[in-house]
Amino acid sequence: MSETKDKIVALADRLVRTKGFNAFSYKDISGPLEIKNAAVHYHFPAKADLGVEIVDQDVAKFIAQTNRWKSLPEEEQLVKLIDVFRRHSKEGNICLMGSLAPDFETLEPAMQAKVQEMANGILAWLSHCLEEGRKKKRIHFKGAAKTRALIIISNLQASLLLSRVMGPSAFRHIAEQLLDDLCHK
Amino acid sequence: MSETKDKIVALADRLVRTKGFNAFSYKDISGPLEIKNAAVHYHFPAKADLGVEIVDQDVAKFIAQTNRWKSLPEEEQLVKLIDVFRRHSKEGNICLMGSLAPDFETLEPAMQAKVQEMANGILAWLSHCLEEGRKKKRIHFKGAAKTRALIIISNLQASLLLSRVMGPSAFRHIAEQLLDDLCHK
DNA sequence: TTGTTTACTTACTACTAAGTAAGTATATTT
DNA sequence: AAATATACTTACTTAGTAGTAAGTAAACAA
Repeated sequence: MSETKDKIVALADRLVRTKGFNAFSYKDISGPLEIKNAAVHYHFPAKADLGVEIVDQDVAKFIAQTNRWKSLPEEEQLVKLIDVFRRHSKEGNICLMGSLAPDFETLEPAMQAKVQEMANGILAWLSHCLEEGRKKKRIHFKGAAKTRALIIISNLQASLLLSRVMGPSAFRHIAEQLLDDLCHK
Repeated sequence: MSETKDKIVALADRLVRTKGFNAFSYKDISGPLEIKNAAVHYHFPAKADLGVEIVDQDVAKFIAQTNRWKSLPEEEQLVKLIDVFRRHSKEGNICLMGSLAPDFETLEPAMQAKVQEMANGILAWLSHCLEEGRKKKRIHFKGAAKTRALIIISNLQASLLLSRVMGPSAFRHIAEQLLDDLCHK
């Protein structure tokens, strides 16, 4: 991928997380990168093409990260996951899911499919992590692993949203209590 | 308030929840209501005025509802709160907070303040409900009531978002497990 | 050397957005 | 009956938006 194309995706990723997919325009990209509007269209003919690329790169990054954690004990993998969200919180970013889900119905089918793919991927990984952790008595929770995974993901996602409105302490409190609930039965 | 003004706010409320505040336009209102664009501007000169009214009405509705629940046992008040979200889930709506939080930084200061007011109001009510419920040994949880309230709100909010992407079962599973966690220790 | 591809720019189109100024019909007040 | 307020419409401006057609400079390939 060319240097410019990389820069476009990186900036667009940040714009999606800070302003929302429908709220940023190609001008928000061409301006700071000091290229013309048409140059963005050269790399990504339609905005949905850019959106798909953003989600694809995010999914790829998630898979790469979780693969690196594979040999860690499950509760530490959980801490790593929360750390990813903590970093976003510090940068004032919300997560991609939290940004794209509200606008879901306004997205093109190709993007909708990508977002669903991302959601199912994260859910599958976390379910498996929780299940294994419970087997080894390292993680403790009631109910189905998939439901618990859903709850944790929704907590992390919404905590970034709430931090926007209520300040960064919202994320800290939620993250701390979440780990306490799961690890110190 | 005039009939038209009421209709505008009701439709705009639905549009915020389905498309997002920045993604709907005055045309989405004037079209279905069969009035002109300028008629909407007559009632709400700027879009932020309409946004403030939507949040105000939602806050008023929340206060009215919680007041009606006052004499109920705390765990039943909790069920009522979850039922409000369940109704939204069934109508394909997300909650106002879930819709406005991602766009928070693009909102006018007056609207930002209203959204913060709403968030703090809901948090205060739920904290108090949990605290009282714990005192009476009707609700069981670890940690500070305010943190637990934050977790529950973030769960309900995000469960509506996730339901968009993953289907309505996401909400059902989360709501069920949430109540089980709190009420059947 | 000529042709082709890459990575753009210039200069536009078509459309949509929020917002406004001025006019009008109807109801209400004085 | 005259003045005023209410609830609009007509017709418009300004400022974006995504997207495109055609041209260009530089690198690369045959």
